[in-house]
Amino acid sequence: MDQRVKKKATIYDLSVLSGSSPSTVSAVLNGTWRKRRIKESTAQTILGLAERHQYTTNLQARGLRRSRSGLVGLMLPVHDNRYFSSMAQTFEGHVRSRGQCPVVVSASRDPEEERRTAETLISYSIDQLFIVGATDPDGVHEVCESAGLKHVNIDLPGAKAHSVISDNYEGARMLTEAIIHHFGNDDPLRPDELYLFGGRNDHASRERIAAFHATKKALLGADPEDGVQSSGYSPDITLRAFEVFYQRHGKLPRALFINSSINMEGLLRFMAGRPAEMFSELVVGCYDYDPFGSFLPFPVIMVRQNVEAMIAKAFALIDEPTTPPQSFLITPELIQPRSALKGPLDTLKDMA
Amino acid sequence: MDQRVKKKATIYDLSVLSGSSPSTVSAVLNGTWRKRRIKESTAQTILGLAERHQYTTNLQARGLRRSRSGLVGLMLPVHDNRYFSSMAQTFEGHVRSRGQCPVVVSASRDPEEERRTAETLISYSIDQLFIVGATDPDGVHEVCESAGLKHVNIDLPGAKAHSVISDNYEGARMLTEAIIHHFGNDDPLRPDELYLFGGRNDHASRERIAAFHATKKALLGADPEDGVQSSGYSPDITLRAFEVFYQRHGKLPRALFINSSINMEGLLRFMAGRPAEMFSELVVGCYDYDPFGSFLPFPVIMVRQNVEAMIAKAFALIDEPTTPPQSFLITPELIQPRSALKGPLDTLKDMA
DNA sequence: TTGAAAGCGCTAACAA
DNA sequence: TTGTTAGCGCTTTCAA
Repeated sequence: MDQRVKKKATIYDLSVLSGSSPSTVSAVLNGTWRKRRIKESTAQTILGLAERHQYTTNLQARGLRRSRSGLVGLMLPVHDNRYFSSMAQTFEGHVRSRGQCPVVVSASRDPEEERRTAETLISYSIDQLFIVGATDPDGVHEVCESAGLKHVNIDLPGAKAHSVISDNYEGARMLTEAIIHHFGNDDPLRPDELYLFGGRNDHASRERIAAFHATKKALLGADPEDGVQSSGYSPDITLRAFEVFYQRHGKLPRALFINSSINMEGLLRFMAGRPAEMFSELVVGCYDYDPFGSFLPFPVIMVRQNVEAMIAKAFALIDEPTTPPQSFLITPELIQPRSALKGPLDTLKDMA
Repeated sequence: MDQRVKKKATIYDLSVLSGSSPSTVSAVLNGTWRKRRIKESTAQTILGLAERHQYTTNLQARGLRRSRSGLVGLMLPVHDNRYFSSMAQTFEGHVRSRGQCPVVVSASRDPEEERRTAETLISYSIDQLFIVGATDPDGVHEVCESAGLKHVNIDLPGAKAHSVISDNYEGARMLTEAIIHHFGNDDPLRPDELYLFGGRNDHASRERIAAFHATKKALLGADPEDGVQSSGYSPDITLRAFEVFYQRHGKLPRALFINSSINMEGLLRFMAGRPAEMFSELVVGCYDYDPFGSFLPFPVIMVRQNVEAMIAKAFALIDEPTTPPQSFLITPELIQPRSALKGPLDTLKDMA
């Protein structure tokens, strides 16, 4: 009632009010009082007072003293992407259930920014760092290492810390195979009718491209050299790649392997303003899953990475004592066209 | 070289090494040294030492002392959604450019969780809080208010703090009109052929529903009572609404107003496993923009909320001195089917 | 131009 | 069963 914009209550205030010492108040308030053998009644008094005065722990002070903050970091390449944002969602659930506070930040796929971001988080004494899709995981590792911060790579592997990654080779193999099998025997796909767009020189792309080549060769008997159009992780660069291709060949390939949903957006940009019929015969495989992407006007086979399993494994790894760095593969799932799957949000309670 | 997992350097270490006092070191390191009239040479020495010993400020200590942390909070309903994750992306850019550290967390559209989350962030002495789409903005306000924390509502308005919201009425009016106009004069839409799915009893939904009714009446001359199927912000509840509708009428309406991309996912779930032809005549308006949603096999007119403008306005408001709470409307944009627009990520530098 | 000293709010020995 | 005390690393008067 009286507490307008008054200063927040501290353990000293409660100490005075309760007639106990600050350390007793502290123990009661942070839950260590049972093992400090503090009388039940003393505890209750203090708890009551805390309640009435709306006491909340100053977590910066606690953090300073304990030299850890209760914050757990997740560093993403970007927020604005279903794959990464579902990581964030899943991550949050895990952190919350451990009574800690999730902090999600992005670092724009820039090695410099990645290191700076890690450094900043370390300055806040975060307890653990989950590094997703880092351009330079080992650079970030150095920073964490020298601060004694536990960390783990997700999605893109590093050489110096544990990594949990999608089985990109197997995923791309399944996807390539599915694309090829999508064409019947009466009108089979020719090797020069299947192109891969997107990706750059990172581990994931290399694996996917390798599997793409191998599978093409195995199933179609050949694999023309120019079957891969690298275009980074950028819709516009991918768009340009499609434009160039189209200009050169006068048409799109019959079948596309698209490296990620980001590159897939490049295809959308290419489609915009062009007649829908131009794409009516197209078959697409996309390494990433997006429910809307699954219902485009042509068959889109997608690969869903197992975010829940990856995050769970990452938490398991970060908790265990340090062992030599290892990579753990999580098998992704092939998703047939026109599938609307549940996501992390479906586990939240629905309120109408 | 020598610094293995050694403890981090502090201003005291540098103080000893440089022969200056801790306060001098502090001033040099936090940039206030010019106005403290510290000799250039002293500063350089200290800066050099800091560099060599990889000094980084302990932000918890600074935060404790200054009683603010340099952290700026963004509280979202959920991460896993393009609208909200593009908010996060845009927000990050703003915060970074101010030299602060963004902290993005979600609160699951649960009033209790919203308040707890705000409280936690306050315990870390965050400097400002941006509250997006809160179920109970005024509840969160109480918490912020009594901690003297500057805050602003986004997307869903509160009565007690400034709010920046999408002009839901105007957006829904445009959308409803566009849906109706999409049907030519030779086969015009009848009032009982246009239904709204999704939404619940929040400000945004009420506005949208009001505009939907008014526009229907204005353009179609009538508006049957049962034209609105509330189904919250949940794909599965929306799915069930479609199933119920379908069972009762033996078909879908010719035209749909879908309240959000989340409800749109409910429509996708309804589509899954049903023949594509069933939807070939459908016309949909969706309040939210998603590039993949824009290319579904039937016309989808979308409304894109102006995230950049909303965030920018929110920052402007939170900085200015406190004035009586006010709501600011940001006009959204109607997006024609088959549009692939740029997002916040397009401004990041592309690397191939 | 610089230093001494107090203290932000909390925790954790150690004493009592 | 509880209190005293010494910091965690930094900022900020105030004094020199």
